Amino acid sequence: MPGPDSSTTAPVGADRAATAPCREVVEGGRISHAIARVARAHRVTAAHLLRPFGMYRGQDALMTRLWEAGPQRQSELNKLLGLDPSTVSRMVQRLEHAGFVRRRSDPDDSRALLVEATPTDEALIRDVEQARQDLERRALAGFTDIERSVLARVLAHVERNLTVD
Amino acid sequence: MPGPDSSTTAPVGADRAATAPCREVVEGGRISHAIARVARAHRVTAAHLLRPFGMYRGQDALMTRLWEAGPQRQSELNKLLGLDPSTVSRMVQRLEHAGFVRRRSDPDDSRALLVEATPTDEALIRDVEQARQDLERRALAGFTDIERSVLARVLAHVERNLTVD
DNA sequence: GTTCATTAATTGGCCGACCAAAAATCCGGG
DNA sequence: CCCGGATTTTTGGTCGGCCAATTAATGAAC
Repeated sequence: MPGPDSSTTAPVGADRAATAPCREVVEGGRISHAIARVARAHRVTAAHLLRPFGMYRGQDALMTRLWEAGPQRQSELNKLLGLDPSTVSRMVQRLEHAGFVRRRSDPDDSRALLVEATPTDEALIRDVEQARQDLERRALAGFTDIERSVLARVLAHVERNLTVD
Repeated sequence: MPGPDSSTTAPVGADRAATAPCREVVEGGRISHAIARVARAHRVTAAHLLRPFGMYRGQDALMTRLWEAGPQRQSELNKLLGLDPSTVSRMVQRLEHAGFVRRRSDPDDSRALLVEATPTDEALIRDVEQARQDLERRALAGFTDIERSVLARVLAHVERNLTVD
């Protein structure tokens, strides 16, 4: 429920309910702000859905990959997820500590590590997949199929615009 | 290396080929993934644009608000930015340490702190504003005005979907 | 005036994510 | 065989961000 902006020249008018996610004021960029807000909402919701399984936001994608495609190199994972190697390194460390994965040296290349999911209850796998689908469904509620594909296309476009290369 | 096609014309679904990393595999959710990727690209670009000014991603919005609306309570700022109080608290601490803001107790309520921008070179303010606009322009490159407003509306919709709370 | 719920801010803990630098290994050329 | 470049991963540092618990001050009800 966005509200009135109350943006004039009042240095302190703290009385007005500014529960509103700002307007042009804070936003040189409404789209920038919109992206940030959507990302945040998405993040929070994902965290909420994954918490019951003891997983953190982002770990679900990694685990899903391992469950579906078997042991992977970390380098494979960070390419796949588009993350920094150091990010994946620590993420995997945490997952290992939490008992979700195991690591062993790649026999073909002792620099590399193979990451594999530990034997996991099928129910957990299904539940996590369910959570991922829930998130998707919620994000897309109220959009027609056509709108959804347009949205996907538009987001990809924005991403391309912003990808420095 | 995964060929970012670079076609400026909207290529409708024809790109079954491996675009970037991942596919449905890693993706229970293509939109979830798209959101995450856009957010990341946006983050990286913002960081890149702000670095020359010694600012970090997110600080620009806060500073812009202070520059435009004068001293603010922290509580005002986190409502405005939609962030957790603790996040703003530490962000302001860093900004204070970096010399961008000053804090003083609110005379009307000694629990609260008033945050104000330190005297800032007009040039810096303009440069930061410029950076914000650059980011916006880049994100929206190739979209018509109508498409832009549609995008804003759609993102707001997705955000609402996800902020059920 | 005392009490209690509320609100403002902070701290500790943890995760995601980046960069930069470093260690270990692999690999191709001289 | 040896060396330098490339690859894989880790660690240290710093931010953004959340939650939970805490401290301090406000304010309203008793």
